[in-house]
Amino acid sequence: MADEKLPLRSENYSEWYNQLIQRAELADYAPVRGCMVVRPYGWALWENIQQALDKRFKATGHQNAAFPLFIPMSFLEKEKEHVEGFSPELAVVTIGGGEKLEEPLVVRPTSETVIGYMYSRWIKSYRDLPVLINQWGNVVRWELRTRLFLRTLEFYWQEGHTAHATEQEAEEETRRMLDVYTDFAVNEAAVPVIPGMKSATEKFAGAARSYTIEAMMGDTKALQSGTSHNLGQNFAKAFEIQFLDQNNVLQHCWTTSWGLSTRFIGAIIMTHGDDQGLKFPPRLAPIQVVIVPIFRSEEERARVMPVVEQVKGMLSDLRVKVDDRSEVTPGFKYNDWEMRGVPLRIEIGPKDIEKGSVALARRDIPGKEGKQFVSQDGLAETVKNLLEDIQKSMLEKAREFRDANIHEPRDYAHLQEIVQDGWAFAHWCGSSACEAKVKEDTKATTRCIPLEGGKSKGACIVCGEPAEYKVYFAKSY
RNA sequence: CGGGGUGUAGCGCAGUUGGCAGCGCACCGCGUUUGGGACGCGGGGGUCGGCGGUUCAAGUCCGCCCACCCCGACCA
Repeated sequence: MADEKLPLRSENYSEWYNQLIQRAELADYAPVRGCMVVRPYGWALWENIQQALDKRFKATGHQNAAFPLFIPMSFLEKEKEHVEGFSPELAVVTIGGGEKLEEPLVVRPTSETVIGYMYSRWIKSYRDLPVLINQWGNVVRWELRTRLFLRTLEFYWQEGHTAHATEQEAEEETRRMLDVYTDFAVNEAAVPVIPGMKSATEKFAGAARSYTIEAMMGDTKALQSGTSHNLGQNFAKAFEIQFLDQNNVLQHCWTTSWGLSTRFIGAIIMTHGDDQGLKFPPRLAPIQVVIVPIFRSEEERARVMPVVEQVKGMLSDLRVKVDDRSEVTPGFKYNDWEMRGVPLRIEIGPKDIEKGSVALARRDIPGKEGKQFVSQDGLAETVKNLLEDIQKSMLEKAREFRDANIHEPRDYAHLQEIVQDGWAFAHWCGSSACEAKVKEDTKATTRCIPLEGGKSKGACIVCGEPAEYKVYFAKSY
């Protein structure tokens, strides 16, 4: 790399973000504007995210399937709000095999419509319900302004699509999957999120209700990190997804959809990263432990390497990398792997061979305080405990940061001040006019009505009219 | 799509009044190094974003186009 140091987060947060992603080899810019290449290290992180989520989807009764990339244009047009929401950002194929197509094909921006069409063919009876399907795939949304991971023209995600016999079941499913996302974010990614409901203006185009998990990034901006929608009967009516109930009455289904994308990688980067670089939570880190062997001569090398291999063997149930590059110094490797976010580093040198020790350095505690010498005996246990401790500390640290940057405004002027660098938690009457005013005055939007602590009577912070609940206002990505 | 900026080696940049296309890092080879970002010597690498114009001569001057980045209006 040309420059050794990253830009400081405090000086230029977005430059820090962009450079870090490229230097750590998570992703690179593709030859097409707004598209990214996810590189092996970034994809390995995504695979770990996929595994953690997929396990939870299966445990809640879902199955995976795959639906087509192309959707007939007419499908999108069947749900009014849906097409209005998505038409400005559609990529449309008009030529195939050199011939102009009879009907243009949309590259899926999301799959409610094709899946709805298929469900209408598959569902006949209440006995067919519920249908619980998830798909891992890619979608395209023609965004004007793009950022690696946060907003790219094409992104990777999972989208769950379910159909139910009753409104209540659909709502339960929507909330269950929001809980799954919350559990994943908090316990796997160490990203403390606030689950809540989106306002009418912020909800998904075509949904009856949208839920979200909102996370605070290192610059205090909010990031919608996952969403779960109760689609009511909107898509069921548009695509005639109908079933005969126990009383032989034809009814429309109640459907849901929920998604989490590669954007979440952006959430991990910006929740945990520091001026030194990435900081990955141990549970999701592509490399959990890096071993740096240290030797000066061939003779020392011959003594050190067998122990390195032995230690690696002791940690065989972890994702361990031995950095045996001979062309760079240990000091370079320390900085390199810290930049790449590896949670724990083990150094093994001649002194350790003599003492039967190794040096351990925690990524989450910089410098000497994070470094300790421990015995090789029981190392597997020591490392396992340490990784768990790192996981826990990272969540704690992120939570403290978030809570320290959420404030309850005294009045509207105070709210305007708060959202310049933090989140405001305040009563809101529910009118979109008040939301719009805040947005116009401050660029901050309502993020969500939290499921916990949201219900509260008071006066709207904007207009003073009676309010039934409190919401978070913040600038967002 | 509006405002601003940048395009010269993989990356970061310099290039004077128009006159043989350079520097640092990275890369390759050899040697010395290695517990917090090593060093020496020797190498390889370029349609100067594209097209057109002015000129004996264009990286440099003029015109048009394109791409990317940043800031705004929209979004997982």
